[in-house]
Amino acid sequence: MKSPTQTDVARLAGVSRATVSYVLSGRTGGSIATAEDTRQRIIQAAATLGYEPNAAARSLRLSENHTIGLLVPDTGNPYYWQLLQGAETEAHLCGYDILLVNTALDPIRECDAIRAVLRRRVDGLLIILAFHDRVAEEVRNVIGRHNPVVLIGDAATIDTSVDSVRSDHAGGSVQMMAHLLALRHRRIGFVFGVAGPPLGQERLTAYCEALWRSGVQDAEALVEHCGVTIEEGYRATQRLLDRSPRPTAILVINDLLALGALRAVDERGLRIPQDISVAGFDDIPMARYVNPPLTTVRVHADKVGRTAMRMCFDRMHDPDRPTQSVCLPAELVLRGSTGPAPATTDDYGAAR
Amino acid sequence: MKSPTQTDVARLAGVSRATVSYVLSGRTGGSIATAEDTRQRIIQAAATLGYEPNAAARSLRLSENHTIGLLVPDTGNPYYWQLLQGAETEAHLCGYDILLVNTALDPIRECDAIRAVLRRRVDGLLIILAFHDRVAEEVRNVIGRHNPVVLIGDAATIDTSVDSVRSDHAGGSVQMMAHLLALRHRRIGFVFGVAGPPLGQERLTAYCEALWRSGVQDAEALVEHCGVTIEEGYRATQRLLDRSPRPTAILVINDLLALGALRAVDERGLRIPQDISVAGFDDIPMARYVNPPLTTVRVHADKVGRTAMRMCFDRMHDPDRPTQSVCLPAELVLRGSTGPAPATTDDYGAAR
DNA sequence: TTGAAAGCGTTACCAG
DNA sequence: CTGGTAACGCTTTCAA
Repeated sequence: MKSPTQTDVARLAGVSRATVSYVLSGRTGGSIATAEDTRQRIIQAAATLGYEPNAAARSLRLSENHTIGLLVPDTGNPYYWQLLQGAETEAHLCGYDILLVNTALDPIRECDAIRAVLRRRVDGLLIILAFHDRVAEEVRNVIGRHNPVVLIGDAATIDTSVDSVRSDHAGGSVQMMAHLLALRHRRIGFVFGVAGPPLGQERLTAYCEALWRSGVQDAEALVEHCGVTIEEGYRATQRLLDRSPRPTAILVINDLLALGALRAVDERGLRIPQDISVAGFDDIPMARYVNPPLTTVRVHADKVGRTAMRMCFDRMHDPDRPTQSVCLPAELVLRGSTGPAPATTDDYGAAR
Repeated sequence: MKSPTQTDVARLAGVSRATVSYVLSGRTGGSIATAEDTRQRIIQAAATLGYEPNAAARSLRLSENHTIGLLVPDTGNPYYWQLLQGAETEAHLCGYDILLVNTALDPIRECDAIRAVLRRRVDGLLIILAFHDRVAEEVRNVIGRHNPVVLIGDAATIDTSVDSVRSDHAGGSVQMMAHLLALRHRRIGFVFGVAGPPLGQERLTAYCEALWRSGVQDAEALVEHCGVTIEEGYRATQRLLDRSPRPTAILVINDLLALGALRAVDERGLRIPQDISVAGFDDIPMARYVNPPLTTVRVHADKVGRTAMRMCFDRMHDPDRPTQSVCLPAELVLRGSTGPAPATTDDYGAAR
């Protein structure tokens, strides 16, 4: 029932606890020397007892626990799993584990989560927020006192004196809009499904500006707000399709919701891309396999995760290095879900 | 830099450490009484210092850390995220956190992961394995010595004296095959993408048996083995489509790989379900949104996760209760990706 | 009602 | 080369 301790190992091997500690943590090669046969006896004893060191005791003594905290807003979105996988592989290389805390799109849980990782005294902290305005206070509190903190995505705006990683959503959006406009789309709907108001602003701004520039008044008219699930993306798209005149293209805040959009369009009997174009953001693994394959903006979620973890380790090793603020490039990925705007008889649809 | 301790709080409030402990852990209402003003002073002091109790010290003292370990083989598959979410919500209700360990489809990492959670002395352990034959030894070692262990899925076969949860894949497969056979399919391909040999056996067996019963010789002829990614499902399906005569239906081991199958079929210019039917397992959230919506077997992954976590807590509260072994029902979900076998001129295609 | 002290399992410093 | 011993931060029993 009770786990064996170093004392048990020491007793079985007939040595003192200190010697066990030395041998088991491999310090026997360096400054401390140990007789080979005692060494073997200790290792043997540890094995027969199935001894595993107690992480809590270790952490208490060394004030480090080889754990990096990762706050994630929504484990329902593939984007975050990709990011997690990136962070995980990088952490694993350095022998660190990840304490994943799902904040489940709830500002209260975001605050709780921060306190939870604080209590655990994680060696580093990667933060992705959905409600950074309401949690900013708590986050700022963590920064400076705590071990390395890396802000990921929109959370970077909370405190610019902290390391941060984000994707160039602005640039990606500009490319995407240029693509759609070049295909002669002008009535472009936007399914804007975010958890909190400040999120996804870069994408929204780029969308509006591109429309203005191409002479569209009232660029916000075709923005349909909704939540963050596929279902809500599906519904929002339905509302967009009910508009008259109907949009010739629909841009969706991310690929997950874009799946819902594809469905809504299909159920209306419209063909993609002949009758209407659909595009998303993120390039989740499913994007190129759906029907038709989804045009999207690739943001390299895994690389975001890897980079953030790398930065965290870099700061651990050199706390005084200048603040790093990385913006990873985003690129347009053209697939089958976008095509030329259909020729129509209304005020925009000049034949191409 | 250094986190404040209870001693710091005590000093600031002008009381002893013990009093701080009493007040902060809310024991002041019961057997221990405390003056209201000292109480307030302590709470105030803790707040101004931003004190958070050290989880390691707490864990060392109480030998419990309010953490449940969860071993997951592949964070790339939505099935496991759903399961995680279920486990997470249940754990959160009881004030427990989850230590997620991704074993990344690697038997060595599965062993490492088990030792990692052992070292952390988690209060309970939920295990999903991809290589239970190669890790069985390690797992059996954990059982009995350790706090509650719940085996999920195929891992349940390792040790039947331990609580376990699994889905009725056998029953689900039988329903699925009955469905396809009723649609007059006889040349049914099976994309069998699993991490290790013993996985997915129930599904394979049900598939073969159903074919035998309906008079198909050599039921394994149309089984195409592959790995666990969408890409590999896509490739395996291509190989299946190269067969001659071509299958009239393709069953895929899970919905994720079925996405790859849909793509492969589409690229051959075949219509679903008129020319060929496709079906999967799991009913991941994307399944009803792909085009066409995917016929599948719903296994309620979230419920599996919730149930496993529930069982873990139940055993914590009553270590001597009889072993529970739950098999959750699976149900056929009919959507647009399956339809009648096309009429053909060969030996099976009788007009319907 | 509050304080002093022991102990949880480690590691690391100093003597032997 | 090995063995005591203090300290990490917390809870809890026992005295005051």
